[in-house]
Amino acid sequence: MSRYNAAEIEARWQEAWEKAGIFTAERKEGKPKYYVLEMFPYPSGKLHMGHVRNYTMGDVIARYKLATGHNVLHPMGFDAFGMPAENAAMAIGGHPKTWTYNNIDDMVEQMKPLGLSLDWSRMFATCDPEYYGQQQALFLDFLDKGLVYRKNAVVNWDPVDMTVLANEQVEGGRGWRSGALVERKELTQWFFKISDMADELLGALDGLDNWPAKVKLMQANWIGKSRGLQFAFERADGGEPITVYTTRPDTLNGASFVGISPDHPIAKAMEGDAAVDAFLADARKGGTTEEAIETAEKLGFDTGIKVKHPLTGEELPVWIANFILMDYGTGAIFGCPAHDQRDLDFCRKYDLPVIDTFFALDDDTPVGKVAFVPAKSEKVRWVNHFAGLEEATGEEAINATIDFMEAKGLGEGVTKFRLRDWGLSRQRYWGCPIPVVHCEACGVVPEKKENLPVVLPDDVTFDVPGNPLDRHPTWRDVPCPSCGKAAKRETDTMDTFVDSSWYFARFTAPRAETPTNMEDAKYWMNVDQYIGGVEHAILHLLYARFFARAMQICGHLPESAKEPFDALFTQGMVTHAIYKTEGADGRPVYHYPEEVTLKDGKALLEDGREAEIVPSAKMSKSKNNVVNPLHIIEGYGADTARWFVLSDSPPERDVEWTASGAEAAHKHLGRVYRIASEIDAQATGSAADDTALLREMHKAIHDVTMGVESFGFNAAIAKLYGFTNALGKSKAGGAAKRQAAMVLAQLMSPMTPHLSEAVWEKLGGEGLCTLAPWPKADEAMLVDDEVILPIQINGKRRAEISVPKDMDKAEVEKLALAHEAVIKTLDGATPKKVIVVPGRIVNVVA
RNA sequence: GCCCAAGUGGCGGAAUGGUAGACGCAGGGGAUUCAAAAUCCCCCGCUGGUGACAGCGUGCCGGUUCGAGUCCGGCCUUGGGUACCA
Repeated sequence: MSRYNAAEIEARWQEAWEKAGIFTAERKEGKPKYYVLEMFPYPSGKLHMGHVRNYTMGDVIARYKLATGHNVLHPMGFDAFGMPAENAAMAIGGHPKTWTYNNIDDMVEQMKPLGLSLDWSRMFATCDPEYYGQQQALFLDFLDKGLVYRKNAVVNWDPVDMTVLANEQVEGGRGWRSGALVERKELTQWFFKISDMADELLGALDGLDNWPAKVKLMQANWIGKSRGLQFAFERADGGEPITVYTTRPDTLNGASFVGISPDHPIAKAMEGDAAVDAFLADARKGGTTEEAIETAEKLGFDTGIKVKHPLTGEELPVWIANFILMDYGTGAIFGCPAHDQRDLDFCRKYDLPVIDTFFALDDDTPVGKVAFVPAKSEKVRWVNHFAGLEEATGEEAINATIDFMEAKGLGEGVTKFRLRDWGLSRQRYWGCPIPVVHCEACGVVPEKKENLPVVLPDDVTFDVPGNPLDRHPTWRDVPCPSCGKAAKRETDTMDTFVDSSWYFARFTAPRAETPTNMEDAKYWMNVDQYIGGVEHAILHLLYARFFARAMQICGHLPESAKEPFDALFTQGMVTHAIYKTEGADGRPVYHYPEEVTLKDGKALLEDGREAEIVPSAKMSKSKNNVVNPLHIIEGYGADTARWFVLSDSPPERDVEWTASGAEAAHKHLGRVYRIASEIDAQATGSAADDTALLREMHKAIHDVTMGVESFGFNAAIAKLYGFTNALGKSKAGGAAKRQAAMVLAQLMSPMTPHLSEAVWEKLGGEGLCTLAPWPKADEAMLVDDEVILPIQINGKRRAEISVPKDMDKAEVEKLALAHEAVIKTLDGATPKKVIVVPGRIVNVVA
């Protein structure tokens, strides 16, 4: 008997697959196509367990679809632009390009041993000029269709390094290198007009039946459609009225001030006054993230301007407030402190009045420190309401007020979206150059398509902060494509989200001379199954949905590909325990898993000290809890790694990597190999044993198929453990055992393809197990003749009876009531009710 | 702050509103062996009881239901996102 030798088996079958070319995708009519895609990786250089889990899940689907007769497209590439390459260049020298391409080579080296069914011939990186040149062509097409424009927007500005900072580079309101307090600064930047499609992007979510509900909900909330009232406050001094937008016009009686954004034209007009300038400088401190703005201390400045309440004529003060965003609504609001916590905090701080406009039905306590904000569906009691409301829900009140104000000609009902246009300009080198030229005479001039790609220059340095393209005269200075006079290239590059917003379309024709090839796009699109981390639930997926629409408008995708991902699955992270002790200086010391011995739930170091175990932490280099997939593959083989990342946790949840779990997975695979090896084809067994084994086999086919189709990989694997146990113990004859073992190999094949090929070959299977048609379950073999029904009395389980599976309700009820335990509990009384759920349960209500 | 999830034995987790704890890990007991490795078999939520059994038990509080881990309302904790990390 030979032992399971993963290294030998895996090398051999990977070579066999490659020789047969079975994963190279070509258009084939007459076979249903299936496009499975995992979110492509950033080439950090190190493959981690999260990647292994992501690609293994995709591979299970791809291999299952292959076995069920589909023409499968399963490509891989790299999302290769971005900050880490520039950071590496700054930290260790070298060039982002060298760093990136070396990392790509390393990662491909690390991925190949996993035995993924990938079509490597389609691979590309987004930093290939062949890719980003086509992206520049898309940009020019979008520009032509009015889908891109320029406007001012704020960025994080480091006043010491004189550079723009990414949100990630702002730590606690300070620049990560200089430590200077970050300011918000306006720059002219390029924007995609995604807000034009807000309503469509929202509405189309309804059709995405195979997307997780939570992702659709997050996107819907992000787009944030709201109906409100837009109206103007007349100024007491006769100046330009202040237009505000509110989603709660019903609380207009409770207005105690009007607030404007620090970027509002009125605020800007007041610049020059020392007190105003001091306040605005204060209000512009800190980063640009919504979190920073929302959690910052609320600051206000009384402009001295008064406005008239549109209904009462009462005067209200106008304040500049740092929490009001110019991007949303009109950049001006009225504050209603009684029913908005933020407004209340503001009014308490600056001693502005608080006016209750409604109370709960059974409580008329005035608002103190906590604003009264009931759900919009809850009925409340109104105080002297201007539209005549007495008792009504918030929703009813909003609609009634909008109608009232419209009838009076005081304002209009308006629909607004939270979604802002997508700013794509980045003041960085390692990205796709924006293909336009700034000419003094002609203004902004698009580069000619025949001059694409606008290639990044190689001769750049990162010894000073800022964008090296800005200080590269020979690259920057070019003649104007329109008039030919001296002009300057745009030195901003594109957001890396642009790169990842259309790569799925490029995979359908990765070497085409245009962004896509319509015939290939028509054949392969849509992505039938997209798989990636839930951290991309909003931005990446929304941008990709926008891009598919924009590409369709420009003729690069068919109408049918406007929603590019038919089904989406969001998977969890791979985590690992952290082993922590305290160093002499009191700071934590993190220990690598291989330095720790686990015994009785305790983590012991080599010197005998005990380390604290922090379970399920995200794998992170700084915490020393990273498990390198290569070590696992070298030690146990790729199939063990694949089996383990799928086995323990549901795919959408985080999985904790444990050494014992990997060991167990490996043992199990060895067991399967041994059981298959020991089958004696000549052995005979009883007909009953044969049938029993084949019943188990059909149940396994059914359950595993269901598991794979519904992303219940962990459940499918549990069934495979059960089926393996049944096969190991079975006294069935050799023929039945051989049949069962071959089906086992096939069912395991999506997860452990190498082992399956080895078992398949050993048992004399024809051709490759990978290509063998997926087995079908025989319905007749799935149901047992007898079922065991639990009997509950008042909801508590008291007994059970065994009955034929199709016995009718009355018969079952009679049997249940005749049961000893039931008679004893009822003690002569008649049951109030007996509920029989066929095949499930009997509940007797005493 | 706001939006979205998750929370079940010592651990990872299973369970179309219908027997809570499948399957695996760890632990305990046994078989095999000169011994070990490997392998195989049995036990394994908590409390009480020799035992049959009884009571309790799915983050916390409340509700709907014949019946709730599952549905509804309110909290707590952890994780993801928060528009320039990818």
